Amino acid sequence: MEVARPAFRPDASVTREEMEALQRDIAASARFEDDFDFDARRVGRPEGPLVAGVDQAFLDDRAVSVVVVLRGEEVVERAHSVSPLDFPYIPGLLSFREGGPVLDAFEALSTAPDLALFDGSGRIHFRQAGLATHMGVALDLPAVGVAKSLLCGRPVAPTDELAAGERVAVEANGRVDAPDGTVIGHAVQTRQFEASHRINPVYVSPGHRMCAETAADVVLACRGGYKLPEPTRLADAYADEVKRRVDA
DNA sequence: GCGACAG
DNA sequence: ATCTTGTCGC
Repeated sequence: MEVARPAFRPDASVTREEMEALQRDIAASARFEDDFDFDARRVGRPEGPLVAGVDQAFLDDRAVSVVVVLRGEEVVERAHSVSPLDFPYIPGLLSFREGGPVLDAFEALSTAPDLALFDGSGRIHFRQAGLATHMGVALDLPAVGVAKSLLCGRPVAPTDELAAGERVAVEANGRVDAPDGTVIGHAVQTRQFEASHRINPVYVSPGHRMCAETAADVVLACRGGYKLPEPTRLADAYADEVKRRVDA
């Protein structure tokens, strides 16, 4: 598929101030409300929408970015890109390191997914423009961020002791460029009890064309028995596979 | 100055 | 993210 808004393709050669300014523009272009044609209640079902999972693996100074497209449990297509990394990991600027390779992988995809799940944050971000937001807006695709740890914001209640399927809202705090109390995502318990020890929740936030509640619903609908929802879990495994293939 | 910090 | 075997516990 193609990049709908090339002007938003991450450019790692600009100054940090320009990167942050672009993120504010992206956040202003992002829609954190449901805006799609498919039936969200059918995500994960055999005849449901096409869901893409995105993840990266790293090899020396190169990034391996992959996209795995699923319809229910079935893998419809997989695509990847391998590219040199020119920018370091800086909390808050992740999309300027991984965004280019991600878009390259999407451009190698012949299928047009209905929505995509990214490994990282969406609206749970200092300027409400995490990787999922940046990619969602650039591709003009409904996007969801699925992070394994919390970048910013504050859960409104304790997030330990959640039962599988439960969620706790994450609100904006002083570190987020949004009014305090704005719900920017949720801590979502996709699975609980890995042989008697607790499993941490994943932090789900809308990236584009979706509200926080629906984003959490979608992640729960994509559960496959592991902590990570199937799209990103399979993307993670595929990225490792491609990485080892490229390494040799 | 101090603390916080996706992958 | 990545470097990495065996090992503790259910």
